[in-house]
Amino acid sequence: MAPIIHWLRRDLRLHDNTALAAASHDSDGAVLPVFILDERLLTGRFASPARVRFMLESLQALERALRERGSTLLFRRGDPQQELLNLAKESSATAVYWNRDYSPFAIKRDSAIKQALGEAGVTARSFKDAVIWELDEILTKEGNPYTVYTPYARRWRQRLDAEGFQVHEAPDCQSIDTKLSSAAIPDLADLGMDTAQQVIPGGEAEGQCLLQEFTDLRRNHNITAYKTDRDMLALPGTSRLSAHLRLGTVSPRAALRAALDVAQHNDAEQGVQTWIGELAWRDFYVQILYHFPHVLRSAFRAQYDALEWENDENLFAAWCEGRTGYPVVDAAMRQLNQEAWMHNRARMIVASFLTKDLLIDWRWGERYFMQRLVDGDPAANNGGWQWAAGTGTDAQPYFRIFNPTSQGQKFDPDGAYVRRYVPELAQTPTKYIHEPWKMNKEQQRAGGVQIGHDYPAPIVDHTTQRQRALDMYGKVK
DNA sequence: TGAAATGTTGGGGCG
DNA sequence: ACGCCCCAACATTTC
Repeated sequence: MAPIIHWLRRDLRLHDNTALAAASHDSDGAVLPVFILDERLLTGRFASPARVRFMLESLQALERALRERGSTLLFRRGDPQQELLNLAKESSATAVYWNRDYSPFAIKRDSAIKQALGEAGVTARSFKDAVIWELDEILTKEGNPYTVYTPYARRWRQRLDAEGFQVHEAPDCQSIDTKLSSAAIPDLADLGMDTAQQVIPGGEAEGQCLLQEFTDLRRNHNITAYKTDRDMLALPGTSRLSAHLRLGTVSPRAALRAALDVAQHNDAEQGVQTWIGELAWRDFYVQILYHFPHVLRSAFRAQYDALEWENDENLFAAWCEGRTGYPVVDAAMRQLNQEAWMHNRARMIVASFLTKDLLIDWRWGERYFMQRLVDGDPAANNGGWQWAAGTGTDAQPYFRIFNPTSQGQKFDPDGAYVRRYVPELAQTPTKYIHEPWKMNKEQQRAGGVQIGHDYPAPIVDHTTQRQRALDMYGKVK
Protein backbone atom coordinates (compact mmCIF):
# COMPACT_ATOMS: atom_id res chain seq x y z
CA MET A 1 0.00 0.00 0.00
CA ALA A 2 1.28 3.50 -0.82
CA PRO A 3 2.30 5.52 2.23
CA ILE A 4 0.57 8.73 3.25
CA ILE A 5 2.64 11.73 4.21
CA HIS A 6 1.61 13.46 7.42
CA TRP A 7 2.83 17.02 7.33
CA LEU A 8 3.49 18.16 10.90
CA ARG A 9 3.06 21.85 11.66
CA ARG A 10 1.51 22.98 14.92
CA ASP A 11 0.43 19.50 15.98
CA LEU A 12 3.65 18.10 17.42
CA ARG A 13 2.16 15.04 19.10
CA LEU A 14 1.09 11.48 18.42
CA HIS A 15 -1.98 11.20 20.63
CA ASP A 16 -5.29 12.56 19.39
CA ASN A 17 -3.75 13.93 16.23
CA THR A 18 -6.65 14.04 13.80
CA ALA A 19 -4.79 14.04 10.47
CA LEU A 20 -2.19 11.56 11.69
CA ALA A 21 -4.88 9.16 12.89
CA ALA A 22 -6.66 9.49 9.56
CA ALA A 23 -3.43 8.94 7.62
CA SER A 24 -2.66 5.86 9.65
CA HIS A 25 -6.17 4.55 9.16
CA ASP A 26 -6.27 5.22 5.43
CA SER A 27 -2.81 3.77 4.73
CA ASP A 28 -2.97 0.84 7.12
CA GLY A 29 -0.19 2.33 9.22
CA ALA A 30 2.16 3.32 6.42
CA VAL A 31 2.64 6.95 7.40
CA LEU A 32 5.55 9.26 6.72
CA PRO A 33 5.54 12.01 9.32
CA VAL A 34 7.54 14.99 8.10
CA PHE A 35 8.35 18.38 9.57
CA ILE A 36 9.65 21.07 7.23
CA LEU A 37 11.49 23.97 8.81
CA ASP A 38 10.62 27.02 6.74
CA GLU A 39 13.23 29.75 7.18
CA ARG A 40 10.46 32.32 7.15
CA LEU A 41 9.50 31.04 10.61
CA LEU A 42 12.83 32.29 11.90
CA THR A 43 12.87 35.74 10.38
CA GLY A 44 9.35 37.19 10.26
CA ARG A 45 8.29 40.19 12.32
CA PHE A 46 6.64 37.87 14.85
CA ALA A 47 9.52 35.34 14.98
CA SER A 48 10.42 34.17 18.45
CA PRO A 49 13.47 32.21 19.63
CA ALA A 50 11.45 30.86 22.56
CA ARG A 51 8.84 29.33 20.29
CA VAL A 52 11.50 27.93 17.97
CA ARG A 53 13.22 26.35 20.98
CA PHE A 54 9.93 24.86 22.18
CA MET A 55 9.26 23.59 18.68
CA LEU A 56 12.69 21.98 18.35
CA GLU A 57 12.40 20.33 21.76
CA SER A 58 8.99 19.02 20.83
CA LEU A 59 10.33 17.69 17.54
CA GLN A 60 13.18 15.93 19.30
CA ALA A 61 10.69 14.32 21.68
CA LEU A 62 8.52 13.33 18.75
CA GLU A 63 11.47 11.80 16.95
CA ARG A 64 12.28 9.68 20.03
CA ALA A 65 8.67 8.63 20.43
CA LEU A 66 8.40 7.60 16.81
CA ARG A 67 11.66 5.69 16.97
CA GLU A 68 10.42 3.79 20.03
CA ARG A 69 7.43 2.77 17.98
CA GLY A 70 9.67 1.55 15.22
CA SER A 71 8.96 4.52 12.98
CA THR A 72 10.84 7.67 12.01
CA LEU A 73 10.36 11.40 11.85
CA LEU A 74 11.56 13.03 8.66
CA PHE A 75 13.01 16.48 9.22
CA ARG A 76 13.70 18.76 6.34
CA ARG A 77 14.48 22.40 5.74
CA GLY A 78 13.25 24.50 2.88
CA ASP A 79 10.12 25.61 1.13
CA PRO A 80 7.25 23.37 2.27
CA GLN A 81 5.66 23.17 -1.16
CA GLN A 82 8.83 22.04 -2.88
CA GLU A 83 9.77 19.64 -0.10
CA LEU A 84 6.34 18.02 -0.08
CA LEU A 85 6.39 17.59 -3.84
CA ASN A 86 9.87 16.10 -3.63
CA LEU A 87 8.95 13.79 -0.80
CA ALA A 88 5.81 12.55 -2.54
CA LYS A 89 7.89 11.69 -5.58
CA GLU A 90 10.68 10.02 -3.60
CA SER A 91 8.33 7.97 -1.46
CA SER A 92 5.63 7.20 -4.03
CA ALA A 93 3.12 8.60 -1.55
CA THR A 94 -0.23 9.35 -3.12
CA ALA A 95 -1.53 11.64 -0.43
CA VAL A 96 -0.46 14.33 2.03
CA TYR A 97 -2.54 14.93 5.18
CA TRP A 98 -2.25 17.81 7.60
CA ASN A 99 -4.14 19.61 10.33
CA ARG A 100 -5.47 23.01 9.46
CA ASP A 101 -3.90 26.25 10.64
CA TYR A 102 -5.95 29.42 10.37
CA SER A 103 -3.66 32.42 10.26
CA PRO A 104 -3.83 34.40 7.00
CA PHE A 105 -0.24 33.40 6.20
CA ALA A 106 -0.96 29.70 6.76
CA ILE A 107 -4.18 29.76 4.77
CA LYS A 108 -2.48 31.32 1.78
CA ARG A 109 0.45 28.91 1.94
CA ASP A 110 -1.69 25.83 2.44
CA SER A 111 -4.11 26.53 -0.37
CA ALA A 112 -1.22 27.05 -2.78
CA ILE A 113 0.28 23.76 -1.65
CA LYS A 114 -3.03 21.96 -2.00
CA GLN A 115 -3.26 23.18 -5.56
CA ALA A 116 0.34 22.26 -6.44
CA LEU A 117 -0.05 18.78 -4.98
CA GLY A 118 -3.25 18.29 -6.90
CA GLU A 119 -1.57 19.26 -10.13
CA ALA A 120 1.12 16.68 -9.37
CA GLY A 121 -1.52 14.01 -8.88
CA VAL A 122 -1.13 13.88 -5.11
CA THR A 123 -4.21 14.03 -2.91
CA ALA A 124 -4.10 16.71 -0.22
CA ARG A 125 -6.46 16.48 2.75
CA SER A 126 -6.64 18.84 5.69
CA PHE A 127 -8.40 18.27 9.02
CA LYS A 128 -9.83 20.19 11.92
CA ASP A 129 -7.58 19.58 14.89
CA ALA A 130 -6.27 22.71 16.58
CA VAL A 131 -9.67 23.99 17.72
CA ILE A 132 -12.84 22.52 19.20
CA TRP A 133 -15.18 24.36 16.82
CA GLU A 134 -14.00 25.70 13.56
CA LEU A 135 -14.51 28.93 11.64
CA ASP A 136 -17.95 28.22 10.23
CA GLU A 137 -19.22 25.86 12.92
CA ILE A 138 -20.36 28.58 15.31
CA LEU A 139 -22.44 31.18 13.48
CA THR A 140 -25.38 33.41 14.36
CA LYS A 141 -28.90 32.62 13.19
CA GLU A 142 -28.25 34.82 10.17
CA GLY A 143 -25.15 32.83 9.34
CA ASN A 144 -22.70 35.54 10.34
CA PRO A 145 -19.64 35.12 12.54
CA TYR A 146 -20.07 36.18 16.15
CA THR A 147 -18.15 39.30 17.10
CA VAL A 148 -19.03 39.22 20.79
CA TYR A 149 -17.59 36.56 23.03
CA THR A 150 -20.52 35.82 25.36
CA PRO A 151 -23.09 34.73 22.77
CA TYR A 152 -20.32 32.94 20.88
CA ALA A 153 -19.35 30.97 23.98
CA ARG A 154 -22.97 30.11 24.71
CA ARG A 155 -23.38 28.62 21.27
CA TRP A 156 -19.96 26.95 21.52
CA ARG A 157 -21.05 25.18 24.71
CA GLN A 158 -24.46 24.24 23.34
CA ARG A 159 -22.90 22.60 20.37
CA LEU A 160 -20.36 20.81 22.54
CA ASP A 161 -23.08 19.46 24.84
CA ALA A 162 -25.24 18.44 21.89
CA GLU A 163 -22.62 16.80 19.72
CA GLY A 164 -19.81 15.82 22.05
CA PHE A 165 -16.34 15.18 20.72
CA GLN A 166 -13.86 12.40 20.16
CA VAL A 167 -10.32 11.88 21.42
CA HIS A 168 -8.22 9.68 19.15
CA GLU A 169 -5.64 7.18 20.33
CA ALA A 170 -2.07 7.52 19.13
CA PRO A 171 -1.96 5.64 15.82
CA ASP A 172 0.14 2.68 14.83
CA CYS A 173 3.00 3.90 12.71
CA GLN A 174 4.82 1.10 11.09
CA SER A 175 8.42 1.23 10.07
CA ILE A 176 8.81 2.03 6.43
CA ASP A 177 11.97 0.90 4.78
CA THR A 178 12.94 3.91 2.76
CA LYS A 179 16.11 5.66 1.79
CA LEU A 180 14.44 9.01 2.27
CA SER A 181 16.80 11.72 3.41
CA SER A 182 16.23 13.42 6.69
CA ALA A 183 18.29 16.17 8.31
CA ALA A 184 19.27 16.20 11.95
CA ILE A 185 17.03 18.33 14.10
CA PRO A 186 19.12 21.40 14.94
CA ASP A 187 19.28 23.07 18.30
CA LEU A 188 18.73 26.76 18.81
CA ALA A 189 22.40 27.66 18.59
CA ASP A 190 22.64 25.91 15.21
CA LEU A 191 20.05 28.38 14.00
CA GLY A 192 21.99 31.30 15.40
CA MET A 193 19.36 32.04 18.00
CA ASP A 194 19.48 32.60 21.71
CA THR A 195 16.76 32.40 24.29
CA ALA A 196 15.66 32.93 27.85
CA GLN A 197 17.16 30.72 30.52
CA GLN A 198 14.17 29.72 32.57
CA VAL A 199 11.49 28.35 30.35
CA ILE A 200 8.62 25.95 29.80
CA PRO A 201 10.05 22.79 28.25
CA GLY A 202 8.52 21.41 25.06
CA GLY A 203 7.46 17.91 24.16
CA GLU A 204 4.32 15.83 24.26
CA ALA A 205 5.22 14.13 27.55
CA GLU A 206 5.79 17.50 29.23
CA GLY A 207 2.39 18.66 28.07
CA GLN A 208 0.66 15.49 29.26
CA CYS A 209 2.37 15.92 32.60
CA LEU A 210 1.14 19.51 33.02
CA LEU A 211 -2.39 18.56 32.04
CA GLN A 212 -2.36 15.61 34.39
CA GLU A 213 -1.13 17.77 37.28
CA PHE A 214 -3.68 20.47 36.58
CA THR A 215 -6.56 17.99 36.63
CA ASP A 216 -5.28 15.96 39.60
CA LEU A 217 -7.60 16.99 42.41
CA ARG A 218 -5.23 15.67 45.07
CA ARG A 219 -2.66 18.30 44.18
CA ASN A 220 -2.51 21.89 45.34
CA HIS A 221 -3.47 24.52 42.79
CA ASN A 222 -5.44 22.21 40.56
CA ILE A 223 -8.33 23.16 38.30
CA THR A 224 -10.75 23.28 41.27
CA ALA A 225 -9.32 26.59 42.43
CA TYR A 226 -8.84 27.94 38.91
CA LYS A 227 -11.64 30.50 39.04
CA THR A 228 -10.04 32.39 41.92
CA ASP A 229 -6.37 31.38 41.88
CA ARG A 230 -5.84 32.08 38.18
CA ASP A 231 -5.75 35.81 38.89
CA MET A 232 -3.23 35.61 41.70
CA LEU A 233 0.09 36.56 40.19
CA ALA A 234 2.38 34.71 42.58
CA LEU A 235 0.44 31.42 42.59
CA PRO A 236 0.72 28.59 40.06
CA GLY A 237 -3.04 28.89 39.63
CA THR A 238 -3.14 28.63 35.83
CA SER A 239 -2.69 25.53 33.70
CA ARG A 240 0.51 26.76 32.00
CA LEU A 241 -0.63 24.77 28.98
CA SER A 242 -0.64 27.70 26.56
CA ALA A 243 2.58 26.81 24.72
CA HIS A 244 1.49 23.19 24.45
CA LEU A 245 -1.82 24.21 22.97
CA ARG A 246 -0.01 26.61 20.65
CA LEU A 247 2.37 24.01 19.19
CA GLY A 248 -0.03 21.11 19.58
CA THR A 249 1.94 19.03 22.06
CA VAL A 250 -1.37 18.88 23.94
CA SER A 251 -4.61 18.30 22.09
CA PRO A 252 -7.43 20.71 22.93
CA ARG A 253 -9.83 17.75 22.99
CA ALA A 254 -7.64 15.79 25.38
CA ALA A 255 -7.46 18.87 27.58
CA LEU A 256 -11.21 19.34 27.43
CA ARG A 257 -11.79 15.66 28.23
CA ALA A 258 -9.47 15.76 31.23
CA ALA A 259 -11.27 18.83 32.56
CA LEU A 260 -14.76 17.43 32.02
CA ASP A 261 -13.76 14.15 33.66
CA VAL A 262 -13.21 15.91 36.99
CA ALA A 263 -16.11 18.36 36.67
CA GLN A 264 -18.52 16.21 38.68
CA HIS A 265 -16.29 16.16 41.74
CA ASN A 266 -17.21 18.35 44.68
CA ASP A 267 -16.21 21.98 44.15
CA ALA A 268 -14.52 21.34 40.82
CA GLU A 269 -17.44 22.47 38.67
CA GLN A 270 -16.79 26.21 38.79
CA GLY A 271 -13.09 25.92 38.10
CA VAL A 272 -13.68 23.53 35.22
CA GLN A 273 -16.33 25.75 33.62
CA THR A 274 -14.11 28.81 33.91
CA TRP A 275 -11.20 26.99 32.35
CA ILE A 276 -13.32 25.60 29.51
CA GLY A 277 -14.31 29.19 28.86
CA GLU A 278 -10.66 29.86 28.09
CA LEU A 279 -10.72 27.16 25.42
CA ALA A 280 -13.74 28.91 23.95
CA TRP A 281 -11.83 32.23 23.97
CA ARG A 282 -9.11 30.48 22.00
CA ASP A 283 -11.54 29.37 19.30
CA PHE A 284 -13.28 32.74 19.39
CA TYR A 285 -10.14 34.65 18.44
CA VAL A 286 -9.17 32.09 15.79
CA GLN A 287 -12.46 32.70 14.01
CA ILE A 288 -12.22 36.48 14.53
CA LEU A 289 -8.84 36.52 12.80
CA TYR A 290 -10.15 34.31 10.02
CA HIS A 291 -13.24 36.38 9.31
CA PHE A 292 -11.59 39.76 9.97
CA PRO A 293 -7.95 39.35 8.91
CA HIS A 294 -7.48 43.13 8.86
CA VAL A 295 -7.09 43.00 12.66
CA LEU A 296 -3.44 42.04 12.17
CA ARG A 297 -2.84 45.46 10.63
CA SER A 298 -5.47 47.71 12.13
CA ALA A 299 -8.20 48.05 14.72
CA PHE A 300 -11.15 45.67 14.62
CA ARG A 301 -13.35 48.78 14.65
CA ALA A 302 -12.10 51.18 12.02
CA GLN A 303 -12.79 54.36 14.00
CA TYR A 304 -10.04 53.42 16.45
CA ASP A 305 -7.44 53.60 13.70
CA ALA A 306 -7.68 57.36 14.17
CA LEU A 307 -6.28 57.21 17.72
CA GLU A 308 -3.33 59.54 18.08
CA TRP A 309 -0.76 57.43 19.89
CA GLU A 310 2.31 59.21 21.21
CA ASN A 311 4.70 56.30 20.58
CA ASP A 312 7.61 57.56 22.66
CA GLU A 313 10.56 55.24 21.96
CA ASN A 314 12.15 55.81 25.35
CA LEU A 315 8.98 54.95 27.23
CA PHE A 316 8.60 51.85 25.08
CA ALA A 317 12.15 50.73 25.90
CA ALA A 318 11.46 51.22 29.61
CA TRP A 319 8.31 49.10 29.31
CA CYS A 320 10.13 46.34 27.42
CA GLU A 321 12.94 46.20 29.93
CA GLY A 322 10.78 46.38 33.04
CA ARG A 323 11.91 49.75 34.40
CA THR A 324 8.76 51.83 34.45
CA GLY A 325 8.82 52.37 38.21
CA TYR A 326 5.49 50.55 38.63
CA PRO A 327 6.50 47.32 40.39
CA VAL A 328 3.81 45.00 39.07
CA VAL A 329 4.42 46.15 35.48
CA ASP A 330 8.16 45.73 35.82
CA ALA A 331 7.83 42.31 37.48
CA ALA A 332 5.61 41.13 34.65
CA MET A 333 7.90 42.37 31.87
CA ARG A 334 10.92 40.82 33.57
CA GLN A 335 9.01 37.56 33.88
CA LEU A 336 8.41 37.71 30.13
CA ASN A 337 12.05 38.48 29.37
CA GLN A 338 13.38 35.77 31.69
CA GLU A 339 10.88 32.97 31.08
CA ALA A 340 9.32 33.69 27.69
CA TRP A 341 5.99 33.46 29.46
CA MET A 342 3.82 35.85 31.44
CA HIS A 343 0.92 35.30 33.80
CA ASN A 344 -2.36 36.10 32.08
CA ARG A 345 -3.46 38.72 34.61
CA ALA A 346 -0.05 40.34 34.20
CA ARG A 347 -0.53 40.45 30.43
CA MET A 348 -3.67 42.51 30.91
CA ILE A 349 -1.92 44.83 33.35
CA VAL A 350 1.09 45.55 31.13
CA ALA A 351 -1.09 45.89 28.04
CA SER A 352 -3.29 48.44 29.78
CA PHE A 353 -0.18 50.24 30.97
CA LEU A 354 1.44 50.40 27.53
CA THR A 355 -1.66 51.70 25.81
CA LYS A 356 -3.41 53.78 28.48
CA ASP A 357 -0.50 55.02 30.60
CA LEU A 358 2.27 55.27 28.02
CA LEU A 359 -0.08 56.06 25.11
CA ILE A 360 1.81 53.67 22.85
CA ASP A 361 0.17 51.88 19.95
CA TRP A 362 -1.04 48.41 20.94
CA ARG A 363 0.68 46.96 17.86
CA TRP A 364 4.06 47.72 19.40
CA GLY A 365 3.13 45.59 22.39
CA GLU A 366 1.58 42.92 20.21
CA ARG A 367 4.83 42.57 18.27
CA TYR A 368 7.00 42.51 21.39
CA PHE A 369 4.82 39.80 22.92
CA MET A 370 4.99 37.72 19.74
CA GLN A 371 8.77 37.99 19.67
CA ARG A 372 9.12 36.91 23.28
CA LEU A 373 6.26 34.62 24.22
CA VAL A 374 6.72 30.87 24.02
CA ASP A 375 2.96 30.61 23.47
CA GLY A 376 2.58 33.61 21.14
CA ASP A 377 -0.30 32.98 18.78
CA PRO A 378 -1.31 35.56 16.18
CA ALA A 379 -5.04 35.16 16.85
CA ALA A 380 -5.06 35.04 20.65
CA ASN A 381 -2.33 37.64 21.05
CA ASN A 382 -4.00 40.06 18.68
CA GLY A 383 -7.36 39.51 20.36
CA GLY A 384 -5.86 40.11 23.77
CA TRP A 385 -4.12 43.32 22.71
CA GLN A 386 -7.14 44.74 20.94
CA TRP A 387 -9.21 43.89 23.99
CA ALA A 388 -6.77 45.70 26.26
CA ALA A 389 -6.52 48.69 23.93
CA GLY A 390 -10.30 48.88 23.69
CA THR A 391 -10.15 48.74 19.89
CA GLY A 392 -11.38 45.16 19.63
CA THR A 393 -14.54 43.11 19.51
CA ASP A 394 -16.04 44.72 22.59
CA ALA A 395 -14.57 48.17 22.54
CA GLN A 396 -14.82 49.74 25.98
CA PRO A 397 -11.91 52.14 26.46
CA TYR A 398 -12.95 53.56 29.82
CA PHE A 399 -13.69 50.14 31.18
CA ARG A 400 -10.15 49.04 30.92
CA ILE A 401 -7.83 51.60 32.33
CA PHE A 402 -6.14 49.56 35.00
CA ASN A 403 -4.56 51.25 37.97
CA PRO A 404 -1.21 49.45 38.25
CA THR A 405 -1.08 50.05 42.00
CA SER A 406 -4.53 48.72 42.79
CA GLN A 407 -4.10 45.80 40.37
CA GLY A 408 -0.92 44.91 42.23
CA GLN A 409 -2.62 45.20 45.61
CA LYS A 410 -5.53 43.06 44.46
CA PHE A 411 -3.68 40.30 42.66
CA ASP A 412 -0.33 40.31 44.44
CA PRO A 413 -1.42 41.36 47.93
CA ASP A 414 1.73 40.27 49.74
CA GLY A 415 4.05 41.39 46.93
CA ALA A 416 5.53 37.93 46.38
CA TYR A 417 5.33 38.27 42.60
CA VAL A 418 7.03 41.66 42.61
CA ARG A 419 9.76 40.47 44.95
CA ARG A 420 10.41 37.39 42.80
CA TYR A 421 11.10 39.38 39.63
CA VAL A 422 12.18 42.76 41.00
CA PRO A 423 14.90 41.91 43.51
CA GLU A 424 15.58 45.60 44.15
CA LEU A 425 12.32 45.62 46.08
CA ALA A 426 12.87 42.32 47.92
CA GLN A 427 13.13 44.10 51.28
CA THR A 428 10.41 46.68 50.65
CA PRO A 429 7.59 46.44 53.21
CA THR A 430 4.33 45.05 51.87
CA LYS A 431 2.63 48.36 52.58
CA TYR A 432 4.78 50.04 49.94
CA ILE A 433 5.54 47.15 47.61
CA HIS A 434 3.19 48.47 44.90
CA GLU A 435 3.97 52.13 45.47
CA PRO A 436 7.58 52.26 46.64
CA TRP A 437 7.92 55.92 45.65
CA LYS A 438 5.79 56.77 48.69
CA MET A 439 8.52 55.63 51.06
CA ASN A 440 10.45 58.43 52.72
CA LYS A 441 14.25 58.44 52.63
CA GLU A 442 14.50 56.64 55.95
CA GLN A 443 12.13 53.88 54.85
CA GLN A 444 14.00 53.51 51.57
CA ARG A 445 17.28 53.14 53.46
CA ALA A 446 15.76 50.54 55.78
CA GLY A 447 14.46 48.61 52.76
CA GLY A 448 17.82 48.78 51.02
CA VAL A 449 16.54 50.61 47.98
CA GLN A 450 16.92 54.19 46.85
CA ILE A 451 14.07 55.14 44.55
CA GLY A 452 15.43 56.88 41.46
CA HIS A 453 18.78 55.15 41.91
CA ASP A 454 18.37 51.40 42.56
CA TYR A 455 14.81 51.30 41.26
CA PRO A 456 13.21 53.92 39.02
CA ALA A 457 10.70 56.48 40.14
CA PRO A 458 7.47 56.15 38.12
CA ILE A 459 8.22 57.20 34.53
CA VAL A 460 4.73 58.66 34.18
CA ASP A 461 2.02 59.72 36.61
CA HIS A 462 -0.90 57.34 36.37
CA THR A 463 -3.59 59.88 37.25
CA THR A 464 -2.34 62.32 34.61
CA GLN A 465 -1.93 59.68 31.91
CA ARG A 466 -5.32 58.16 32.62
CA GLN A 467 -6.94 61.52 31.87
CA ARG A 468 -4.86 61.93 28.72
CA ALA A 469 -5.89 58.46 27.57
CA LEU A 470 -9.55 59.34 28.11
CA ASP A 471 -9.04 62.52 26.08
CA MET A 472 -7.31 60.58 23.31
CA TYR A 473 -10.17 58.08 23.10
CA GLY A 474 -12.74 60.84 23.46
CA LYS A 475 -11.51 62.43 20.22
CA VAL A 476 -12.36 59.42 18.09
CA LYS A 477 -15.67 58.46 19.68
C1' DT B 1 -11.78 39.99 33.33
C1' DG B 2 -12.24 49.01 36.24
C1' DA B 3 -11.49 52.97 38.58
C1' DA B 4 -12.70 57.42 40.06
C1' DA B 5 -16.12 60.68 41.23
C1' DT B 6 -20.22 61.52 43.34
C1' DG B 7 -24.21 60.48 46.20
C1' DT B 8 -26.45 58.30 50.29
C1' DT B 9 -26.81 56.47 54.76
C1' DG B 10 -26.16 55.87 59.46
C1' DG B 11 -23.60 55.90 63.73
C1' DG B 12 -21.15 58.51 67.11
C1' DG B 13 -19.23 62.67 69.19
C1' DC B 14 -20.40 66.99 70.70
C1' DG B 15 -22.59 71.29 72.15
C1' DA C 1 -33.34 64.70 73.60
C1' DC C 2 -31.94 67.14 69.61
C1' DG C 3 -29.51 69.12 65.72
C1' DC C 4 -25.27 69.36 63.65
C1' DC C 5 -21.02 67.76 61.89
C1' DC C 6 -17.81 64.30 60.59
C1' DC C 7 -16.69 60.32 58.38
C1' DA C 8 -16.70 55.63 57.13
C1' DA C 9 -19.14 52.38 54.46
C1' DC C 10 -21.66 51.44 50.85
C1' DA C 11 -24.19 52.48 46.41
C1' DT C 12 -24.61 54.81 42.08
C1' DT C 13 -23.01 57.33 38.27
C1' DT C 14 -19.61 58.73 35.19
C1' DC C 15 -15.50 58.49 32.55
